Amino acid sequence: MASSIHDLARHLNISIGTVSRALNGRADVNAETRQRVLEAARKLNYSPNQSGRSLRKGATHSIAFMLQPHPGDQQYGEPFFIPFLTGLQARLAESELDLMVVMGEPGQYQPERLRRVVETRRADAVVLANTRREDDRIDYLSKAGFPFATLGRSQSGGDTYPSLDIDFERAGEEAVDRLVARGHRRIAAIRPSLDLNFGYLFLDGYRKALQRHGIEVDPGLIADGFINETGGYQVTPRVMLSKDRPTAVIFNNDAMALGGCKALGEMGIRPGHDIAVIVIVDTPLCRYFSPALTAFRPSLEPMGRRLAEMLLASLPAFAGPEGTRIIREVWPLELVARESD
Amino acid sequence: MASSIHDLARHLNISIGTVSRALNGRADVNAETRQRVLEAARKLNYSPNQSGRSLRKGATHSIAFMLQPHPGDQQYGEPFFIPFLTGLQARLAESELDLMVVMGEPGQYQPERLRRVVETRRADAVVLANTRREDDRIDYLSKAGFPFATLGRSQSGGDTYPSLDIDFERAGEEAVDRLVARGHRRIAAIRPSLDLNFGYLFLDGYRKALQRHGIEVDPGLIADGFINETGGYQVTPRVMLSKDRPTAVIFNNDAMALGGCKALGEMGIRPGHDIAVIVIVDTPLCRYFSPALTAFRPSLEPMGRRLAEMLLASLPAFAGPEGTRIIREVWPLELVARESD
DNA sequence: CGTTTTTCCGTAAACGTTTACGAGAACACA
DNA sequence: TGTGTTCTCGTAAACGTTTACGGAAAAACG
Repeated sequence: MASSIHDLARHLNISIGTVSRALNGRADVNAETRQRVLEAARKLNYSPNQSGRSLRKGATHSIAFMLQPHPGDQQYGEPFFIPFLTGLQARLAESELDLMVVMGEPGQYQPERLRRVVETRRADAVVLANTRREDDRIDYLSKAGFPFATLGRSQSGGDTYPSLDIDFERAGEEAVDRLVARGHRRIAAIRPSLDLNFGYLFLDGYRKALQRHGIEVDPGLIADGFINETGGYQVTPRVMLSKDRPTAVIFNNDAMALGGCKALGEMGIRPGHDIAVIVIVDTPLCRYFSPALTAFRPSLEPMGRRLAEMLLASLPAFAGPEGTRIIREVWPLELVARESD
Repeated sequence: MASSIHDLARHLNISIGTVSRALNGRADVNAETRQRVLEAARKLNYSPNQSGRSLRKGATHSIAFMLQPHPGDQQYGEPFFIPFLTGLQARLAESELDLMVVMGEPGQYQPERLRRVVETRRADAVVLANTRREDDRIDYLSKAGFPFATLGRSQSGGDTYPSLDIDFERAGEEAVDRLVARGHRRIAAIRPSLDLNFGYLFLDGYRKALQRHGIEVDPGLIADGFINETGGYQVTPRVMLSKDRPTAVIFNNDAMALGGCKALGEMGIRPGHDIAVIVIVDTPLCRYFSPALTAFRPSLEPMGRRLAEMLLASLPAFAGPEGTRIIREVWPLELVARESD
């Protein structure tokens, strides 16, 4: 069925070497010959055998995406990733690259699965998600000299790899600004307790904005919890028992926000009425919650495309002019004002 | 870095043929030799080069998962798929297979991307999701003789491929049974208008149960809408304007349920108080909605594993004894009773 | 017209496997 | 001892590419 380079050569009465050169756009082939080759390729609908090419070139022509769900994130993974993957895959496909996905076990954090990809050279590069502040996987990949890019910043590995992140710090600031502008001065912050970098970034922004407004940071209004609904549910009451109760709360995670709002409801505190609520990363959950939650929304599909591009630019085989190499980028979030604040 | 079969051969002073045979567990190799080979392989941490193997065997050792989002499902894809993919990938990995994901453009339904996978033999088989009642992709793959399996049933292609589906019919029945047992007799049904098979299956069950209870099926209580929140929002009021207003409503999709509940709220009809609501496929949205929605929950990760197994059993290279070939399976849903009914 | 350069193409090796084939050694049997 | 069988292994070809090398023909140059 599938025609090979030999079929083309036989059909045109030329050698396979010439066919290959013509197809690959090399200079040392006559213009007319190239034309004939391309035409024949189209007619016999030739497409190169990936295995043959990979074997010869020592590259697999595929990029691995590794998703290691956070511990506690059991049933439905974060909806975050489907649109991100869509963008990522679309851009990779444009460069004839396949996207391979590797799922980790939720929770455990040993990079065994990653090792398999690297040691057996199953992919040419890796895209990591759910990056931690100190991330074993990044250390491992750096040491192994294996190309990779990350969704989310980390403190590991230095500035040596492309990374794309959301501007959590700015979002934290903006959330505070917005609440202060509406008269709030007692503003709580709920974030995940894991070593997730965005939790730190968010808190930096939160603190910075408070200080800018001359509001003292009250440690009693900051709480860390498990990064799921249960975590939000458990930890939110803690900040509400502060003697001078907060009039607003910023959640650093949508799942925690839902659990938190549930807890608030049970305390007789109605989100959107008795307390203002803002969520840092928007999901459909926020939009259809009642009250609809004001939230900061990322543009996931473009982010996927962009990270693919950054990764490609860092690979010698795909790199354009040297100057175009992009190391890190931080994208703003868009505020979607709804009913909860 | 990576050691090849030649390294092993050189290290052991035997031929590469013998090494390969030993590694592949063929009979014509001395037991002691095999032992030495395996040991050396471990010591030099050898792992076979996929490209070489693929080239020789004419198989890619990877399975493609194609996800074509429904039209209108833009921002966040269905959270459904992450846990499903986790199970799928885990099972495939056990058979040394890679999982490749191919995203379609949401909406348009031309199987071009699928064609690419098939014609360039980028994968050994395909797993389809979001199956339609009449599905071009299934027809295409059947005709092309390309192995595949589907998540969800279809009427296309006959009984020739493995498929795994959720028992929407039974869920429809059970939802009605539950509502009737609670005294409801005017029960509305909202389902997607697309040619999605589960919409038909659900309605079959709904009708069957009503008839079993001696309740006449009122076409005015059945409505089709776009498969997203907007669709639910637009279409739900229609059944509420029926002269004998329903006291319960079953949504065939979580997104539509959210939009529908929003519409109900705006009409002054409070879900869980003034009207009972049941959702057929549970998502986190249902759990944290207020009121929490009673819903039927699938076990996604096991389903992923299972479908992988069924697909493998249908592939000659992996098939066990002939009898174990599984064609279709339908899994029950588990009712999660919450506050909305 | 002779020499050098350029253009274009064929040859063949290499990437890492798997496997058909055959051959030597050991063994069984008469 | 001669013959046939069984074990075990080496040899070499093949899968479909890419590419270094060299050579023939054409073009350029003196």
